[in-house]
Parts: sequence; C-alpha cells; structure tokens
Amino acid sequence: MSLHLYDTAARSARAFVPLVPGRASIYLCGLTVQGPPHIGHVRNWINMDILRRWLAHDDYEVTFVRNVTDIDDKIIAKAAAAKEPWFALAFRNERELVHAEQTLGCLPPTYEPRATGHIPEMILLMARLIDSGHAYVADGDVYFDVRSHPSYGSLSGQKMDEMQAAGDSFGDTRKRDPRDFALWKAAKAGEPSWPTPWGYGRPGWHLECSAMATKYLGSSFDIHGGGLDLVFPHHENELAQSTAAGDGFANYWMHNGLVTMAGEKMSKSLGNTLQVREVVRERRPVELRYYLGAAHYRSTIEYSPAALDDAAAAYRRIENFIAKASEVVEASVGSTPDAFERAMDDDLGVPAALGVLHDTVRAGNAALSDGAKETVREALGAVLAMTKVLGLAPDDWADDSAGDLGDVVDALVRVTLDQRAAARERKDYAASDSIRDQLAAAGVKIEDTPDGPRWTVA
RNA sequence: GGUGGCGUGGCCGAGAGGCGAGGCAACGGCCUGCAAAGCCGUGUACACGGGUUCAAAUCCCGUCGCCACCUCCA
Repeated sequence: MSLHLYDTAARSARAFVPLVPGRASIYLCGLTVQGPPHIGHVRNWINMDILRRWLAHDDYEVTFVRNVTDIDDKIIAKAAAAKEPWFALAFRNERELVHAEQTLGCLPPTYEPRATGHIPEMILLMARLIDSGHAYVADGDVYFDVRSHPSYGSLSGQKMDEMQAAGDSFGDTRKRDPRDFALWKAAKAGEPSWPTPWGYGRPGWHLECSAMATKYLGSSFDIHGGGLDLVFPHHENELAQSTAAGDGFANYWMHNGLVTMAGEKMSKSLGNTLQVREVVRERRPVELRYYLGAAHYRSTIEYSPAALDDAAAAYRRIENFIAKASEVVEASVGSTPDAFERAMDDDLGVPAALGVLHDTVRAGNAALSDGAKETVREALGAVLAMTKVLGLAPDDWADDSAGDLGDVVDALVRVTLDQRAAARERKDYAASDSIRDQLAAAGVKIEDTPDGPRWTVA
C-alpha cells in the first residue's frame, strides 16, 4: 500500500500522488503571533513534522512552508495596550514559536515567510482578482466577491443560502454581499499600513496565505494543512481567492484535530491555553512530543496531566529498551517493519504504528533476558528506525548539557554504588538500602542487572 | 437554521462486519536479599433502542449526550 491521506475537500482518504514525482510541497498555516504558542499549536507542528519525516523516509524531497502572520487586529491592539511597536510584540512571539518548535524536535520549515514581507505579492494577487471581476474596491477596502465564484463553499460544505452572515457585516454598506470577505483593509489612523494602487491599508488574513503559498510552492502544490478550526472561513477563502485568480492551489487539504481542556477547545480567545513553556518547565519535551503525537492527528485530544503521565511512561519503556540494548549490541538504524509502514501509509496511523513499536520493544526485551543477541540487534535496529520516523529517537534528544561534569557525576555515583555493593556483600542490607534511598532522593534510580548496577536520572 | 465530527474496559487510545491493537494502572507468577527494570499470565469494553446479516463496536433507522465551524482562532 502506498501513502493515503485524508483529504478534507474529498471527505475521504486519497492515494498521495505528488505533482512532481519524488517531491512533496506542503504549506501549513502558522501562527498569528499575538501570543506565545500553546500545546494545541504545537500538536499541529508535530503532526506535520511526522508527515515530513514519513515522506522523507519514502525518499521524497520535501519543501515545507509555514507562514507567520505578523500583522492583525489583535497584534495591533495588544501592542497598543503595551505601548510598544506592533513589530516588537510580533517578533517576540515569533522567537518564542521557533523556540517551542525546536524544543519539541520539529524540523525547521524550509521557508518561514512573514506576511508583512509579502505585500507586493498580495497586491499582484488582488490586481488579478479585480481585473477578472472577482474582487472590488470600496473606500480603500478590497473585497472578494463571493457570488462571482460558484464553487465557493465546496471545501467546507457550506451552502451559500444557509450561511449566517458574518457578524461584522451588519450595517456595512461597503460589501456587495454580507458574505464577501476583506482581502485588504483600508488604513485607519494610527495603525500600520502599506501603500497599494487603491490606497494605504493592511492585508486581510486570508490573502496572506494565498500569496505566500503560491510564491514559494508555485501556483499548484501538494498539501495544505492547518487546524480543523481553519476550514471555514480561512481555508475556504484561500481556496476561493486562489482558484478565482487562476491558480490550481492545494491538491490535498489536511486538517488536524484540536486539543481541548475540560471539554472545550484550547484557544487564545477562550483563555484556556496551556503554553509550551509552562509544560516543559516540569516535563521532558520528548514526553510532551510523544503525548501530542501519539493520538491520530485527526482526533481530538482532551488534555490531562494524567494522560501526559501515561504517555511519558510509555515513552520511557521505549527509551529504556534502546539504552539497554545499545549496551549489548552495536546500535545501527535498521528498516521499519512492514506493519509499521502499512500503519503510517494509512493516513498516518501513528497509534497503530506505535502498537508495532511497542510489540517490537517487548520482543527485544525478551531477547535481552534470553541473551539472544541477534534478535536484540534486529529489534534495536527496527526500534531505532521507527523512533526516527516519529521524531522520538533518543539520540536526537540527548542532553549534553552536563558536558565534562557528566563524567564527574558518573564517577561520584560509581563510588557510592561501590559502597553499596560492599554493604550487600556483607549482607548489611540496611546500609545498602539506605544508600539506594539516598540516591533515589537525589533523583538517581538504581537497577541491579546481571552485569552490575545501572543508574539513571529519573 | 446549516456544515463536519465524536461517545470503546479503572484511565489513555486504535480499529471499522467474522481471530480481544498498543500503553498506563491493578492483580498473580518468574527474576531479585528486598526492590527496580523486564518477561509470562489475568479483562468477556464498544452511549441507548430497534433493524439488516449465518455473524455488528463496525452497516441502516431512531433517541440521548458532547465537540468544532458558520465571528479572531492550529
């Protein structure tokens, strides 16, 4: 079976056939940098990161573009409230976004364009739409004429006649139809603006993505991704603009499920967000990645600390096997098992793929206690290959921060373990257990193995 | 009002007509001085009510509950 992906536009899974053989082009709607990223945003990055890694595993050359929306109403309002320039607030949050992405092991985008850097491209796109009768100018605003484009609504399944008019349409006489949406907003006093043939103003949200996606990926590209909450109106509007202007635009629309808290969508407007920064203060980033990546990308994740604990325990199981097996045989990345590949090809079936990974770990652990080195070697190779695809390979998460100090700490722990061994030798278990308890209190966990004690920082 | 989706064992979380994914927790066993880690074993779960079928968690009809979108939102 080859890779199949669920396409929102088709409402079914379709075989992935790239526009250019061997290449995959992906555009993902990034963040409006009005605030730092929360775990819902980062789930989206992780899902797409797994897709990229899986495509790369299949020898695709991937171009991945994720934009930064660095101008919008809320950025302007928040910056004004904080008495700082809009770009200072936007850039600070952009830095935080990049940091979160790196912290969670996501490969950096091939390109990460900012909306404000692409005003000329937006002007050209608007000109094409105006010339072809799909957009009109009204008092410096530029609107898309929804009725000029019969397929409008096809992505989200909205029926034009059943739709509620946008809340901001009431009393707005500039729109020809209440469902028309702004491509460009005329400048208001004191707000940032850019010159256009139709006057000063700033971009509407939807226009940015169309302009940037086609600039970097061409008029047609393979995959457009984003959160489920962007299907309408954002993606519907992007699709309408671009196809009305004559671009082929995206071939597949992928939408990932949302992260909820107490049953409600995590979002900045509801104020129930859990920031990445807060979580990684207490948790290992790799464990957060496992948690957010383990559920199928289209399902909802109801966040709970207990579920995160479970995920962390599951990950440590994998990690422990890799560590122990690597002490016995030389670690080298093998190939991914067929069942794993079938799972991943089936619309990125990460949950089923993790089932295969855990089965392999169990078989490997059994081989480890049987001393069956060849089986251990095979299991380790497969586990390494699978964790690599999922972005969970321990090598990529190794903490080198200890540096030379690591050797010093190891020597100190060894001295202590020798004392414990001596106590056990003379059957003074009170003393040996006391040493173990003291190490445990310091966060050092002891395991006795046939080859002597192992220690790890819990 | 319209559109899309969800409801699975103590918990998380897959599956989508026929052999009980996987993880966590629990219990029993092996191993251990005791632990830890690991391995083996233990569960008759699929919101409710009907229907189709030799066979339904999976298909159909209905009911209830929940979420998302139609307004800024990954």
